[in-house]
Amino acid sequence: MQRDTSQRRAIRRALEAAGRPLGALEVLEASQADAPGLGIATVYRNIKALLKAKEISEVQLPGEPPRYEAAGKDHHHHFRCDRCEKVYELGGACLPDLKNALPRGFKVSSHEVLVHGVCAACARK
Amino acid sequence: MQRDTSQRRAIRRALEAAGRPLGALEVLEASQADAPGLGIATVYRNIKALLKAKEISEVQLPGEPPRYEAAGKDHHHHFRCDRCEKVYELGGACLPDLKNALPRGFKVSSHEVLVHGVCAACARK
DNA sequence: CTATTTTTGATAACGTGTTATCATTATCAG
DNA sequence: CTGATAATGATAACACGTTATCAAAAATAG
Repeated sequence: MQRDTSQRRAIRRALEAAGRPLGALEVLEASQADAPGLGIATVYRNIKALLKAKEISEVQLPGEPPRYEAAGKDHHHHFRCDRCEKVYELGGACLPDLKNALPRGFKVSSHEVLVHGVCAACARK
Repeated sequence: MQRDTSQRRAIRRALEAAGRPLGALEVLEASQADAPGLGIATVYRNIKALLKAKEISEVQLPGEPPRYEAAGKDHHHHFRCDRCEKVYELGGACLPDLKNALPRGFKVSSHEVLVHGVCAACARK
């Protein structure tokens, strides 16, 4: 990642502007506004480069290909809309009494929460 | 699923005995004790049949192929050991104030929690 | 501006997990 | 017990997301 290309700028910008994790195809689509003709290979290449540079981070959800979001956010969880399948960011609200729920001898290093439901945009319809 | 084969019995038994979600290969391995010569195709076939019959249910974790567990358990979450990569069942301890964390207009239908860490067996070593 | 070298886009190839195929074996109704 | 047929095991084929290949285009140093 040594040259500053319009494609990479578009991809970076799309991920920052989204405010929610995007999958590779969502990145492609969102970036094509700024970078016409952008190809999927370039998206994957740049996602990998931006991950290595820690500008973005990977968000894995059960049973789905990875999504990516701007790096450096505070601890948060995600909401996945059952209708449009978009994933949103959830601030605050974390786990309370994890320790009590654990079998003896188990040690926690991290956790993740995924909330399913219908987002505001879809509920409106 | 009309005939009662030793293979299907072995698979059912392995999933019940495990007490934790097993992946397809774990099912294969665990079942081969009771059903020598068992093949992976039969495992996949029977997993599908048992799912349809609602005897087992699918457990999806981020970035991993599905696991399966006996159906009909109470609401619970899972713990994945970073070392041995086994997944355990966690009883109790559920989310508190989900509603407050949601953006306006979002509706929750369900949620899932995954705890990462080291299991008792691995911590001992 | 030019030469060098990275990056790109199209697409073939890949890896992993799962499903289809098909000849053989096992179950079970009669 | 026997015939009909469902189920099995080996393995080829598939699906999907991702990576590799390579000629052409674009970025940067000088």
